Amino acid sequence: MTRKPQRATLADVAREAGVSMMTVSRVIHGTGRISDETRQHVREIIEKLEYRPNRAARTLVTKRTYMIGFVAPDITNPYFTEILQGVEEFFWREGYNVMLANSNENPEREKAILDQLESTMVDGIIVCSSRLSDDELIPLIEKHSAIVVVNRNLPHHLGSVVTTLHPRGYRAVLAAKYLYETGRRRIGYVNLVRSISSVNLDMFMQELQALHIPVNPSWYATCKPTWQAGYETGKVLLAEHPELDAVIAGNDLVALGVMRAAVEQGLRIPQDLALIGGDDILMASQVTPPLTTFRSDKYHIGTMAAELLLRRVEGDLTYYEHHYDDVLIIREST
Amino acid sequence: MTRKPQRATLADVAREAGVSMMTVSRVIHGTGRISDETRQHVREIIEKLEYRPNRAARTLVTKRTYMIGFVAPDITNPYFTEILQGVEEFFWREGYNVMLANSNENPEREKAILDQLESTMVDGIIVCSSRLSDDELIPLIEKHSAIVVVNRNLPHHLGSVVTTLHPRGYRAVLAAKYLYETGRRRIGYVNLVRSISSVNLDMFMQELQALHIPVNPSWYATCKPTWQAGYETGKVLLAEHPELDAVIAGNDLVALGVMRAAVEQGLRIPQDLALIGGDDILMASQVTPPLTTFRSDKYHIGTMAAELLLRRVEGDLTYYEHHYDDVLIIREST
DNA sequence: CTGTTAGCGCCTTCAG
DNA sequence: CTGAAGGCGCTAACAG
Repeated sequence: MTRKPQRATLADVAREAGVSMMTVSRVIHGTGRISDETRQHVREIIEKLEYRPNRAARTLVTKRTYMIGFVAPDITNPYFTEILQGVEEFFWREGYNVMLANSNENPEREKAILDQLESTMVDGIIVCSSRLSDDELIPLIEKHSAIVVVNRNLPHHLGSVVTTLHPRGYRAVLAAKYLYETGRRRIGYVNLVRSISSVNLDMFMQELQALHIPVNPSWYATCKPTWQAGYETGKVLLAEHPELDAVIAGNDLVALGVMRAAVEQGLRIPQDLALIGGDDILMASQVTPPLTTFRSDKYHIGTMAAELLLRRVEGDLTYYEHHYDDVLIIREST
Repeated sequence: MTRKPQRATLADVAREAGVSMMTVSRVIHGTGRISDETRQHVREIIEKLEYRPNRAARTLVTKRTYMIGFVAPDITNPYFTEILQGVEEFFWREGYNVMLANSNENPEREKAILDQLESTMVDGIIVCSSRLSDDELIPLIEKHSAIVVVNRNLPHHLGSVVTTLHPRGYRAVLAAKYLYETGRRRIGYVNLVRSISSVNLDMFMQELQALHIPVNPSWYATCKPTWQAGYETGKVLLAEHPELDAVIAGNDLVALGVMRAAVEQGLRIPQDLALIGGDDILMASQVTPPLTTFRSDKYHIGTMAAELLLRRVEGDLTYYEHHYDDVLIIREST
């Protein structure tokens, strides 16, 4: 039982076919001029020997791995999963594979990942919603030539970006405005820990004040972008501030956690408490009441990021940016 | 602007440190006896030159890629995502990376993936809920030495497996039994297209009959394991069979799709229609009414699969099987 | 249209 | 304790 069935090599095929290795290499890549009959013959031998090119050997000489790194903070969050689906699909068609690295919402882990993702193992990297500060992120990625970041800005020479069309804090302020217009006066906010979706609370308050929307620092909390964190944060926030008549959350998972906490405290939604999320995951539309949130085309964000990355991988180091729209989807939670 | 900053090689480090390449290689791997001062000196040079070993070169000689392939039918399904999280976490700790391949519920795509996942690019493969028949799957994987399949059986010499503790069809029959005991008499079933969770309907009916539970072939449908498919299938099934007072679905996403269809048709759950799902994704507990379903520890399924795979990767080709339990979680949809 | 030569960067083996 | 030689499997750059 030989379980490591010595794969045939180029040399084996060449010998068996009575041609040189180059000829075989050429028929495999479809490059150069080869007579139809040699090509045909070589193909048969390849088939017969079940020859498959050795990736490592090829990589060693071409310096291309045909592997892309995808780093995201939480692959169980449907938001990232949908982006990943777009990325994987795009690159699969282009003959690249996707390597996954999950930072688990842990900045140290994210650093370790970026540090270890040597340029000899991937041709390019997509970094989603990095939790790192510029000072931390930049040194880690400037070694890599092909980088695309999603939901974050970057000095132009370092890589391309895919971000929302709107300025930072847009969603939070728009949500607050909408809530105010529908009669809410004490609007809480559950911010996300460091990410593009995390909002500068000072700015947020300033903007609300400009709109004459009541503001109160103790109505605002921060948590990790998970359901559990939203639930726990919601419990505390709502218990300490029963006066709140609305809560905006940084993403849907958190909003849904808050919703659960609210229901457990006997609050009726939307009568007692209005709720707005942030990324329109499937679950948002299926809970009762359905969650008002912002929608963006996550799959498309993934394919856009992939497309921009491919350009860099292929040597076009121009800075590009793609922007997606966030549109408010009004459902029954408000 | 040199964006491909010629990485230092072993030879560079050796030259700079005034030692041989072997010495450098040894300090990197911590093998062989090296004097403390040479080791120290070499380390400094490595640091200074920011030397990182070239993966491809190493792979070429050691035949180890430190890359694992994970193939699943749908990475947007939380069920697979949680398994993947376990796999990724486990292998990250072991110094391996995980390459993702999404077959998109498409058997042809799955075949192509397995065929192209040459043994030269991954050290091992985890195949989740394959949609392929044995005749299709076996030839594709027997070339690979390290395989673990999840939710499926396999001839013992081909790889290890992680499956449920219970016989095929267990969940469906148990669900039906429970529904019958709680007074339901016309129980529909939405089966999943080919997978271990897909049930042999003849057997299913036989078992129900043995339990004196009413049976009717037209109460049973089959669909892809997605929310959308469940929704559409549910619409048709419920419209054509208004007599149904319960529906069991192959997984939660489908059950939730059926739930939506039922609600749209004005059915009250559970009064008019009881509903049971299959894998306890987060959404199941958050909808109204919460879904009765089966729970298994998905993250743990992932780490178990990873552990079994690692054994094979490291040369232990013994057949192992790990089993997980599915326990019925009764919530308010029944 | 096809072949030859020369490595890619590293590790294994065998000498010192 | 350290080094020199050879080769992993492939392709780029020239020759013919």
